[in-house]
Amino acid sequence: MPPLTRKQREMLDREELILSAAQSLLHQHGYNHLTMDRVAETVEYSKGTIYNHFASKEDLVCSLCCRTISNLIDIFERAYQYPGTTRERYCAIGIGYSLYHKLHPMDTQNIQTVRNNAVREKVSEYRLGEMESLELKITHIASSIVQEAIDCGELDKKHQANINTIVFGGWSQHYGALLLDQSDIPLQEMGFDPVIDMLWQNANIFLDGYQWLPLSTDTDTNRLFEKISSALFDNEIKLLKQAV
Amino acid sequence: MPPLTRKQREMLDREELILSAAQSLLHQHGYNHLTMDRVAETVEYSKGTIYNHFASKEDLVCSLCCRTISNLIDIFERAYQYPGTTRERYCAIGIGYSLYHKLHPMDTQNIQTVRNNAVREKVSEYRLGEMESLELKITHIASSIVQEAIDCGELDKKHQANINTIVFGGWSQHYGALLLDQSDIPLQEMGFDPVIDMLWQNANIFLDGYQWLPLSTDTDTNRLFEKISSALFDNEIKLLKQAV
DNA sequence: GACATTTTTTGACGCTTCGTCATATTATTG
DNA sequence: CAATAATATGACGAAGCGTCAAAAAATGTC
Repeated sequence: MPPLTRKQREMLDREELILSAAQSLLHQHGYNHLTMDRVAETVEYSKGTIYNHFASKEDLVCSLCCRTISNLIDIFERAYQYPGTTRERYCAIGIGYSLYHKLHPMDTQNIQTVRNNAVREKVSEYRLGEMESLELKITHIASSIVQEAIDCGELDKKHQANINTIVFGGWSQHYGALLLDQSDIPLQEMGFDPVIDMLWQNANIFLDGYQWLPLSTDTDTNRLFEKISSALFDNEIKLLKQAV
Repeated sequence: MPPLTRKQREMLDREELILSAAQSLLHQHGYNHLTMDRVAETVEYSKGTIYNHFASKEDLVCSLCCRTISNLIDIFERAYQYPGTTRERYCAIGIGYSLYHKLHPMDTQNIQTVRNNAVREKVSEYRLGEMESLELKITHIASSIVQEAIDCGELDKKHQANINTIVFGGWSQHYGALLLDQSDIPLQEMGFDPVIDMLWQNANIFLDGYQWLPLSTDTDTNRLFEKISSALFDNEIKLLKQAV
């Protein structure tokens, strides 16, 4: 790993500056109101310079998504390290995901936006590759825990061939729920409880269905949620409370 | 219900024409390549006339989504009528949703696109109301089956207060899975099975978790899938086979 | 059928935003 | 300090949205 030249460092710093500005604009005003001119104005560089860093508006937003996935990887890795049963560690991933979503609701939506083919075709090859490798990495953390659960007998051996199906189950469940949460559907008016609560319950029921021990019927799940979130995500919780 | 005047009929016919053209363009070239000029050219009316029907491009796409949800309501109602256990009927909803998605993969993505706030703010009030009432109607079909399951004892009474949570569980699970299926993530390369298969398994496991009888461990789920889909969605299956 | 009035259609136009590229500016080298 | 290379700039072309004054068509009246 050669040390970076001053040039390269400046380049990286500016890239960070642009990304921060874009993220801030995105959070404040949404995707449609994020314009390259506004980004340029905010960071006090010309548009051409922005385009030296990012191939298109979509490429810039995709880069923000990579950041988001990196943040989630960080969270997933913390969950992986949680000193508890495999099931608790797997649950910790979901809790982390939910809390991150509460802190940065726009990020979830952006990821889905970028996964839209129409957007994707304007993203640079390089960035798509980066995104793909991050996605691979993050699913790998989840599947590792499932594997360990099988190895230690907390999950039946017969599911060895289903590991990825189980991972996909948690993924789709959370992804769908958090996207619905972020959309403008008036869930509350329609009689639905807070999404995070429903999601937590359903995630537990789902793991019960796979007979992943210990079952939620033998657990105080409310207490478990508290325990995990305060152990791993104290910082996020604090930020959340500030925001309210 | 007064009979429609010739004018009104012409108006409705043209609206249908525009919607068909827009849907076709959308399916062929995606959201970004759908332009109002192109729609106007295709239907051989001027752009101004299109704008007499739809307040904006987003409003037009939202109208397409309402059509999609109407189609799904149709499918859900067929599932509701299925002569089987409550669990089979609830599963039938999921199967219908999956098959519809296979036939019209773009529709799933469009619904999510329209749920994006940035898009929503350009949709007419009227259309948003239409969408909301359709969404209410479709969730209602699902929750009716859950209620019947409790009433007939196939689902424990203790879940009476959780009906909407159970509905939300199925909804989010399917919504997330189908969106991931439609996105360009190379799931297969990443070692994931076909999404429809994983989804079917996970949906069953989820209901097992709620102890909704009869459990999938007492059922040949592959056969059940076949049975339901050929009984209710023969037409869709036929169309699917043609497409391949 | 001729004229007046209302309704509908049209497409040129203004505006916004993306992304480019010739030119200007700054940095580096001999 | 001049020559050259690297970088930054913002005016500009292209594309698309949505509008609106004017044109065309439909309807009503005598």
